[in-house]
Amino acid sequence: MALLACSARGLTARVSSISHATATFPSRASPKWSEARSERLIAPGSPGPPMAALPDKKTDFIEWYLAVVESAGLSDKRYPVKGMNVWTPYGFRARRSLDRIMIREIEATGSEAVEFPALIPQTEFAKEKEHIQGFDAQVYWVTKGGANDLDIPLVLRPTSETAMYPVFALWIRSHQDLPLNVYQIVNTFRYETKTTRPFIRVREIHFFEEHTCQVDEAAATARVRSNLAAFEKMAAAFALPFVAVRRPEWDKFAGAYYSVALDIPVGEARTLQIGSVHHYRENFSGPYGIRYEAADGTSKLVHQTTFGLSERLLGAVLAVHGDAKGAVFPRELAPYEVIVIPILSATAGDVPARAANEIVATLSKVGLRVHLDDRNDRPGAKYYYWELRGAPLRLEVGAREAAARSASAVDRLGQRRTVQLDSLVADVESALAAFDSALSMKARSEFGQSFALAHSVEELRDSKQVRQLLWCGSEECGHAIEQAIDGALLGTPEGRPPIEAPLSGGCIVCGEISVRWALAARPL
RNA sequence: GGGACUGUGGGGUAGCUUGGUCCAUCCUUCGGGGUUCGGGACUCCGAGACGCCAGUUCAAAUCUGGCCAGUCCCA
Repeated sequence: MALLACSARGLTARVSSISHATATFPSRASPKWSEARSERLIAPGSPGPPMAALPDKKTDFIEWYLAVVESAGLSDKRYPVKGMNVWTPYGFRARRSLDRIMIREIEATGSEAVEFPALIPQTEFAKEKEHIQGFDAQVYWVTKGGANDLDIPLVLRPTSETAMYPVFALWIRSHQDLPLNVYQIVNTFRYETKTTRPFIRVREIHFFEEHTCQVDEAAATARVRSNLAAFEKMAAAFALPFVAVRRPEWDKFAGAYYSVALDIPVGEARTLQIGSVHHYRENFSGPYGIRYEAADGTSKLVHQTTFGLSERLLGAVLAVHGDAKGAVFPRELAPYEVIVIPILSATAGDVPARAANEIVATLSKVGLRVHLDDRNDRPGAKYYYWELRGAPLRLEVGAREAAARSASAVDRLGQRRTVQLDSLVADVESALAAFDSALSMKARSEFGQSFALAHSVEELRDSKQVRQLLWCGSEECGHAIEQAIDGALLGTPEGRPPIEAPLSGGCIVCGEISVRWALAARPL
C-alpha cells in the first residue's frame, strides 16, 4: 500500500543540492540522452563555439521532449519524489494561461467554479464498486494523524467524484436545482508505477474536472456534446487538432456508462489522450443517493457527466508544436506573447533602450503579456534563448528602427515583418494572429498525415500511423486488433472520422458486415 | 511482483577493469571586472561534485555488503 512517507534524509539532502539550481538539463541518468548530447552541431550562422543541440524529435522523441521541458525552464523534475515536479516561474505562467483558457470556455457554458477537499473518507470512496476497483492500485492513503491511526483512513483524491457526490445529494432536492454544472481546478494524486514524464504522466496532477447533474439521460447526453463543443474552442486556442473517440466497453472510465476520450496523434502510430468526457447515467447517483423531486412529484435519480482535462495539455502542445529549436507556444498559451529585445551599441547610445521601453509600455497597457529582455547578452544569444522557450513573437529595436519609429517582428515560425510604433498594438495583434493561424495550419496538416486506413489485420503490424479500420464492435475482434498493433483499440470516432471514406466492407478481423469506423494506435 | 543496468560540481562527462600519479578531467553553467552588442562574443579572476551508511586496506571515486534513488526489460 502506498503511503505518503518519504525519507526525510533523502529530502533534505536533495533539496539542499537543488537550492541554487538554475540548471537546464535532466539529472537522471539516461544513456540515450548522453548519446544525443555527444552529437553537437554548429548553430547555423554561429561564429561562436559549437552549441549543444537538442536530441532529434523524430528519432528520439522522449529524449527531445525531456530536454525541451528542462531547457525551456518549464518544470524542474529534480524534486525527490517520483512524478512530482516543480512548477518554475516560466512554467507556472504557461499553466496560468492554460487555466485561463479552460475557465473562459467552461464558464461560457454556464459552469461555476467550486472547490472540494483533497481528502476523502474511505467510506465515501468505497460506495461505487467499479470506481474503486479502477483506482484501487493508484490511490495514496492518509492513515495517520500525528502518531495516531485514523479511525477512518482518508484517500488523497485521485479524482473528485466521491468527494463531491455525497454533497450533491444534499444540494439537490428538486428539478429546480437542475442542471447542476460545476467545475474545479485542483491537484489530484495518483500513485503511478510506470515511468513518469513531466506534464504527461505525473503523480501530482494539475487537474480540471467538471461534474454535472442532469434531469435525465438525454440532458446528460446534451451536456457531453456541449463539453465537446467547449473543448473544440479550447483546442483552437492551443492550435491542437484532436479526435474525439468513444472508448470501447473494456476501456471506459471506472464507473462510467460511456467515455469519450480526446486523443491526439504524436510520433509514429502513437496517441496521447489529452482529456475525456464521461456519461455516468445513474451509476453514481444511485450509490450516492442523488435524487430530485420531478415536476410530476415522483422521485428520480440524476444523470451525471464529467469532463476532465489536465496539465497534460501543456505536454501535448509541446509535443505537437515543438521543433528542433525548442518549444513553440500558441499565442494564448504562451507565458509571454511578446519579447522585446533592444539592440544596443556604443554609437546608438540609449536610443534603442528608450524605444524598447516605449514598446513595452504601449503593449502592456492593452493587456498583452510582454517581456523586456535587457540582459547584458548578445542579441543572437537572446534569439536562441527565446526560441528555445517558445515565445510566439519577438520585437527587435535597434538604432535603425528607432530612427524610423518601427521595430522588427519575428515570430516563432521565422516569419519576419516590420511593425510601426505609431500603430504598434494593431500591428502586433495582426502578427500574433498570423502566427497562430500559421501554427494551426501546420498542426492540421501534420494531423492529417497521422492517420491511415488499414484494410486487414496484417496492415496493422508495424504501423507508422494511427490506423482507421472497420470493426464489428465485438470485444473479441477488438482484442485481436490490439494484439496486431501492439497497442490499443482507441474506439469509435464521435462524428466524422479523421479519414472520410465510405463505410463499406466488413470487420477486418471477422468479416462481419455490420461495422463502424474505429481507430487503433499505441498510446504514449 | 521478477530480472538487468546505472548513480562523479547546477547540467553533460573523464577517471573505475589493474586501489596510490585525483586536495578528481574537459565542456557547459553560475558570480565579479573589463571590452562588446543586427543570429549562440572575447578576456581576466572566482565558485561548484565522487548518492547514503558500513566494511576491507598503510591507502577507496575505484573493491565488498546493505540502503536509497533512477533507467530498461519481463509479468
